[in-house]
Formats: sequence, C-alpha cells, structure tokens
Amino acid sequence: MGRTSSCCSKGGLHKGPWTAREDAILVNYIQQNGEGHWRALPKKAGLLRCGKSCRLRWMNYLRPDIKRGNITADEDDLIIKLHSLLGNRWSLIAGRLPGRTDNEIKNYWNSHLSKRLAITKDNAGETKKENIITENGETSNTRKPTGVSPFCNDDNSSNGMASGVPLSLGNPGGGEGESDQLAVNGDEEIQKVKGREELEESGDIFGGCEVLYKESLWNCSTNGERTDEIEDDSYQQLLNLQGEDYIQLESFIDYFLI
DNA sequence: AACCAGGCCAACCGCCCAATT
DNA sequence: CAATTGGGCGGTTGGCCTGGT
Repeated sequence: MGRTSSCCSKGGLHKGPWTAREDAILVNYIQQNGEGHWRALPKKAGLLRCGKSCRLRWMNYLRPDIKRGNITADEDDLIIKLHSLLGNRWSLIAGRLPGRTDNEIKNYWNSHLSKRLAITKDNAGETKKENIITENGETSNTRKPTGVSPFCNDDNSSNGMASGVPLSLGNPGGGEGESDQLAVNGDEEIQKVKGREELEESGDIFGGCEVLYKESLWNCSTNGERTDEIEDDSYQQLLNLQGEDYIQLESFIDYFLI
C-alpha cells in the first residue's frame, strides 16, 4: 500500500510525530469544546494537522483515561481469548480492555502475541482451541457472513467454527420467554433479527453477547440481570471460561457478529 | 566506539459505513 | 436516490531504540 495523497497531504499540514505544544493545544481545545467535529477541529484549535490526525492522537495517546504501561498477564490472556473469538477486530477487543486502545492492542498482538502463539502452535504440532490462528493468519471470524448458524448441526464446518455445538441457549432475548429453542425449530432469520435488536439495545456487540450468554448459560455474579457496565468480576469470569462454556460462547458470538 | 539488524510503536493510509444534503 | 461528508477501522509504514557483534 503506497502513501499517496490524503487529507494529511494537503498543503501546509504537519505530519509525523506530535510536539508537546501541539498536544497541549489539542488537549486544551477538547477540554473546552469536547470531542467530535474532527475535520473542523484543527482550524478552530489553530493546529496545522488534519482532523484524522487529531482524532488519532487524542484517541491513542492524549485521552485522560488511557492506561499507560505494560500489558499485564491478565490483559495478555484476555487479548488472546478475545482475539480467538473476534479476530482482528481490535476496536472490539479494546472495548473489553479499559484504558487500552485498539492501536496499542494491535501493536502488542503483532509484536508479541502472534509470534508467541505461532511458537506455541509449532510446539503443539496442531492448532488447539485456545490458540486459534489459521495457517494464513486469519482467525475464526471475519466480517463476511457465512450464512450458517452455529446452532445447526447440518453444515457449519466451513465457517471455521466448532461444528455441531449443542447450544441450548434458552431465551437469548432475555425476557419474552418465547424462544426456548433458538434457531433450531423456528425461522432462523427471524431469530437472528431478534438477536441483533437485543444487541443494539445492549450497547455494544460483544457486551451484548456476553449479557445474553449470561442470561442463558452463565451463572454469573450479576444473577443474569442485564447491566450496562460490565464489572471487573465479569471480565475475570470471561477470562476464566474454559472447555464447553468457552466453545459455546465462541459459537454464540460468531453467530451474532456475522 | 561504530556499525548493523531486528523490534517496537506512533502515525499514516485507504477503505468502509452511516448520516446528511 | 445519488452524492457528499464525517468518523471509524484495520493494515501498513518508517523512525527510533536497543542489543549484539
């Protein structure tokens, strides 16, 4: 991929590393005016940067809630599990790691975890469920729909997911009590639309899956009640998911992310 | 001390999607 | 409905740093 013209290439705009003065101007402006309107921001703030560059700098470095410092062992482990579930969807993964940015996680994965897992894989001889990286570097999930439900046993081997997972998720909608056998007996597309609506209500996709999963299978500390904020205990429980529970969550998420 | 290779990471890039006109 | 705009995303680059020779 070449570096051709872009918004940052327009005449007179600075590129490259940010100076302390530019940082201060950007932080000061956002503190006074809030985030957003990135394209207009540089002009208003008096910065010779493109809007995208300002947004990136703020999101990845200047935001007050950014957690600096090394990735902890717990975070490391969670990244691996989330990556096996979500693939290279760094923003989603970052969303489950408070204070970490998608760029940071992406860099960490590319420079640390991918190599480590490749070594692990070599040593193990064969890819295992815990460390899912395919031969071509792709993972178990992409944005392309497979059109195949992991809830069905018919033919789901082609989507890279565990096949024939006997999910009995009860009522993933959580409250209506009308879908006891999701996508097994009923119209699969209707069930899918319902599921998506639930996910939209829940705020973010992975959080939605997590909540739905809790409601159906996972006896968690929140007693299955929907929460807007995922508590630290819940992260820890997600981290500790193993065996069949883990495989079922994986299938569940794959089903709703496509 | 000088050079080199490899790793790390901030930043840029093109693409995509949703909202707006 | 099509075109435009704004924002966000994942992939990639390239400069800096560090360790080895």
